[in-house]
Amino acid sequence: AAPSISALARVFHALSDETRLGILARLTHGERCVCELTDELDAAQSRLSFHLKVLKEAGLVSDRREGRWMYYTLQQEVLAEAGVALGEWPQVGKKCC
Amino acid sequence: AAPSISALARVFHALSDETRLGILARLTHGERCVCELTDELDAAQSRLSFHLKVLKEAGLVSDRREGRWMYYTLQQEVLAEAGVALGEWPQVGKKCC
DNA sequence: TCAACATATCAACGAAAGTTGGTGCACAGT
DNA sequence: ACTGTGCACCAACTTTCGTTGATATGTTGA
Repeated sequence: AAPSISALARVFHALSDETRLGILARLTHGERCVCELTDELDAAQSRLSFHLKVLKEAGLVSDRREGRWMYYTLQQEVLAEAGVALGEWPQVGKKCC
Repeated sequence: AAPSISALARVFHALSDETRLGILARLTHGERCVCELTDELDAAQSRLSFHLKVLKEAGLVSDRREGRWMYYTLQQEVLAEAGVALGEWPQVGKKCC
């Protein structure tokens, strides 16, 4: 299903911050817990927690609890879907107005 | 040339607003002047001027003066480039960290 | 049960983004 | 020249975003 305009806006907003793009780049190597990300990105825990929430609400990552750790995983399909929407933008535009 | 992380963040920020997505959708039908967009989107002129500036600075539109009108044109390649970056995100991630 | 740890969440703040109404500039038609 | 129009830009304001430090929740291991 093609994403709605407002869903697209939410995804792009999630992608509009360098910290979040950094997180998504790390997640291409596979699942990461928050503590690994704080190390790799040298960022405060509450700060990452905030950004991970934004990414999660946009559907770009999913999380999984394992013991005391929360593991975050990239949702590639959502990322790809947004990419396709850009590639097919002329059709998107014609459809919606 | 593949866009940098910060250039991507800037493009995605430009794409993160529904008003701007609306503008870009209209521009798929071809060049538009500001006054046509104010009609079609029912938005104040200064508001559109603001958003068009954001889009222009991100490289997503170009403008052209003709008499008293400013015509804005969609820059599809920039849009498509951002889309490709999302499709190839795994590579982007591996490259940058 | 207690201490240590991983994480989420909250409150407070500053910074950035978006909106609105107004002003000014450039061009067109008279 | 004068007037009207299309637009950019500015100032003031409101809203949203991102950061930080503190506190709360849940989990593990002693």
